[in-house]
Order: sequence, then structure tokens, then C-alpha cells
Amino acid sequence: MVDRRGEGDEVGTTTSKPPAESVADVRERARAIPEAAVARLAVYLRVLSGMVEQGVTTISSEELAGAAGVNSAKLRKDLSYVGSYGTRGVGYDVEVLVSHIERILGLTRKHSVAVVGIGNLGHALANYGGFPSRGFPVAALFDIDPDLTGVPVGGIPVDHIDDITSICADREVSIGVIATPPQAAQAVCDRLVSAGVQCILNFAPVVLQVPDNVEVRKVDLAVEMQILSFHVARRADEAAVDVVNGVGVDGVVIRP
Amino acid sequence: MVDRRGEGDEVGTTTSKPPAESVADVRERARAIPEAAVARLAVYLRVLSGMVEQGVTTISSEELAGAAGVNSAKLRKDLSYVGSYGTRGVGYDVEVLVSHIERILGLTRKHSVAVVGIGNLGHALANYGGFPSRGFPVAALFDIDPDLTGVPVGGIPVDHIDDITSICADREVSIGVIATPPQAAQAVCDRLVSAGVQCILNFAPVVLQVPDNVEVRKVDLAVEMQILSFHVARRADEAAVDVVNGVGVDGVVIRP
DNA sequence: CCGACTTTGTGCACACGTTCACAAGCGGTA
DNA sequence: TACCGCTTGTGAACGTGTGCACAAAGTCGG
Repeated sequence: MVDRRGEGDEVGTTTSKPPAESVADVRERARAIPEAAVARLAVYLRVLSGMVEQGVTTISSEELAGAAGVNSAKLRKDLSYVGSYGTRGVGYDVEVLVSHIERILGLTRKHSVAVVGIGNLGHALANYGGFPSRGFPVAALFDIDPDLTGVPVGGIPVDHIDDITSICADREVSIGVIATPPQAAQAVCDRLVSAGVQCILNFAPVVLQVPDNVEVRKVDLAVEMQILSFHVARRADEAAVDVVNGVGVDGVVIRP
Repeated sequence: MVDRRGEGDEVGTTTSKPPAESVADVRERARAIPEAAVARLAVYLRVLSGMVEQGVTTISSEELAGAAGVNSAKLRKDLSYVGSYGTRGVGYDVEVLVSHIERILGLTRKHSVAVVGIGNLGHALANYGGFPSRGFPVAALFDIDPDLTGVPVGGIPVDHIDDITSICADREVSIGVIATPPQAAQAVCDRLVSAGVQCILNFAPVVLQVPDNVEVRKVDLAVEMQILSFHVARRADEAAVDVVNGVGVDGVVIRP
């Protein structure tokens, strides 16, 4: 829904475009916010929401950067992707910043979520308070087990996975969450895609194949653990290097 | 524990080092595997494990890259960080590759895990089969609720959070998982750190402050959702750009 | 109104990661 | 053994993201 809102009008710089700018150029700039910056913006937003609750009205880049765990230059650059809404010599108005980040992240619109696979993780997700409170209402739950159909989980009755297409369309689901066993994940993904869902959050430890117009993010607990494991090993290696001076644990230097 | 194992000895390249190499150089190379590559190596490892079960003995970079969802050049570069274990003209021996990736990721050693916060998510994590089956046995569970103490979850009795220091030391916990409400996360983190845990996987939506020698990875569901939301919005913008030719939804071009 | 001080926004240089393209190396074949 | 086709491993080019450092722009006190 394209709702033109008053607050966005003073952007100004938008209007001063050279006349000969191609569609490709504009599209290029539209995608110009780095993925990493988007992730950090979401973090800033959470920190800022906390500030609002504490009654803070103004914050400097230094303070916000500290609270978000990044350096202030990076923070300012990230915010510059959003626009120039700070006041030099003063800092940023917290509420203004919140509303602009929300706009950029597309949070002015509610995004209904469907969770597929109501096992341990699915239960946890259905009950997770962080979704609805941040603009992501859980609109539907699905499982393949007929015994679960109709059982309410977190206040929402579970539907059978065969009804996924019609229900997702009805309830305007825009984000699908896959919390099934790995064997089922690709099939579920295909169904979600054919139901018109364009964004998928995948907890199953498989690499999903999707068309180009669908965005997938994956959360893989085993991978996270293995990355941590790598760092444990690297630390052990470095400690060994300090002692032995040149050869790591197991007699292996990581990059020969 | 430094256990020198036979399999690593034929590495060869390790021994042919120029004599005048500083400790700093070696340390430099030891950290030379990019974080992003480590994450992908974990994915390759999972795909390869599946191959082993299917009886595949040899695989080319092209095939493995397809299965892992990356291009083959990147895959080969990632594997080159691990070492040169392929055969030109043929491909990689699956089992050899598995064992070398496991070695690099530090999976030759078991890493005991403690889960703190036995709510919905904590339950799911304690019951998650993917941890123990991949070398991450769940050795301890903690919660602040005394009523939970002694109650077994996923076969392991919950301990009270006050005992965290001694129990983590006893059971040699090397990875702590924080699944508490956000208010409690920093305190729990501090306790884990003082218990000697050097790696933390944080599910709480807060930025943890830790000493330099502690590695933190965070999994933030709200942030993931917001990134997806951004992509939904960007798509809408691009569609609008195609029509209006230059101005996005809300009259705002994302990077002025 | 002016000058001192503070903080933003950004140009630039650098580092990191990705992709390309091809030489080097191996197995198979005659 | 010599050749041929295939696949790896990697140097080098490229693009993206990060960090520095400073000009621009605002506030505040006098």
C-alpha cells in the first residue's frame, strides 16, 4: 500500500537529480544500502526503542554506537544511508531516528508470519513475544501431523500443511518460517513459494533452492556452534604458537 | 588438550617454512581464514556428511558448490584455506575432505554446551538433536526458577543458575548458550565468563559486553525478520521505480 | 553578533572478500 | 612415453565494506 506521508517530504536531496538519470541508476541506488548496514540498523532500532522508554530524547552517535557495540564512524555512515536527520553539535532526535529507520526497514507495514513445523522450535517461535510486539504478527501455524490440526499453540490454531496455499493467501502472509525437520524443508519451501510468500526464514539445516524473486535467510544452529568451535581451536593454536613459535596444535599451520 | 594425531602428519607444506618467519607472521596466517569462509565450511561439511551417507566417495568442486549454493570458484578458494586435498582432473575424496574440515573447525574435540534459560526456546534447544549428533553434547541446563531445579529436560536435569560457575568448570563447558529474557542476559553472560566459558551463543535481543578474549555470536530473530521486511520494502520500491521512473514509495529514494 | 566548542556527514584510503581466468597437475589412452 | 581432456589451486583484478580524519554546520555563552 503506497501511503504518502507528510513527514517524508522534506528530504529535499531527492528532488535535485540530474535530468539524465537512467532507471538502472535509480534502481542501483535503491539497493545501495549494504546488507550488513541493514542488519545493524535493526540493532540500532532496538537500542533506540529502549531509549524512548527511558525517556531519552536526544542521543549522540558516540553514545548510540557504544550501546550498539559498533564504532561511531560506522554508525554515522549507516545512518547516512537512511538520510541526514541529525543535528550537528547536538546529536539525533531519538524519535525522529526511530521513525526513519522503521520506514527504511519497511516496518510501517505489518508483515504477517506463518510458522511451518510445530515441533519444539515451532512451539517456541509461536510463543515468542518478540515477533508480534515488533510488527510481525503470527498469522498462521502449519504442521503435517493431523493430530495437531485445530490445537491452539500460542493462541493460534494449527492448520494442516495441505491448506497452506489458501490460508497464506487469505491471511496475507508475507514471511514464512520453516521449522521442520530437514527432509521436509525443501517441499515446505516450494509450497510457501507457490503460495506467494516471497521471504523465508529457514531454521532447517539444508540449503534451500528458490527462485530469484524469493529472499531466504537461514539460521543454522549447528553452523553457529561450529563457528564458535573454530574460534576455540584458533585460540588454542595461537596459544600453542606463542609457545612453540611456528607450529600449531596437531603440527598444522592453518594456511600453508 | 594438545593431542598429536597421526592423520595430520602428511601435511608436508607445514614443514617447508622459510627460517626467518616471525611469530607475528604465523599468527597472522593462523587467523587468515575469513569468517565468512568458516561459515561456509560448516555448510560444506554438512553437505559432505550427507554425501558420505549416500555412498559418494568423490566429488568435484562444481557438484559440491551446487549442493551448497555457492559458485565453484568460491568453494575452491574456501577449500584452499583448509589445504590442498583435491586431485586435479578428478575432484575431492569426500571422506578426506570431511576429516580435514572437521580438523580445521576444531571438531576433533568435543565441545560441551550449557544452555541458560529453560523457557520455550531453552526447551527447544535442550531437545534439539542437531547439537549432540554434531559433536556438541549438552552438558548442563540452568534456570533461575527454583521450581525447575532437578526437573529433567531432554534427559538432563536443570540446575539453578547460582551453581553455574562450579558446574561449568566440573563439566568442562566450552560453549554457553543464552536463551533468557533480555533483562537477564548480561548478568548471565558475566557469570558464564567468570566460569571460564570463552564462547557464547546469544539468543537474547541485547548487545552483550564481554572481554576481548570471549567470542560472542548472536542469533536475533527480530533482526532477521526486519532484514526480510527491508527486502519486501525494497522490492516494492523497485516495482514502483519501474512505474514512476525515479521516485520510490513515499517519494523517497533510499540513498539520496 | 561573534567566537569557541561540539557533533554530524562524508571523501578518501585501506582492507577484506569475491570473482575471473588460467597455469599446473593428474588420470586415462594409445 | 607422449598426448589429451579435465579439474584443481591460485594470482590478480575487482567490488564492497570499514575506519580515519576533517570540513561543514549547528549550539551556546558572552
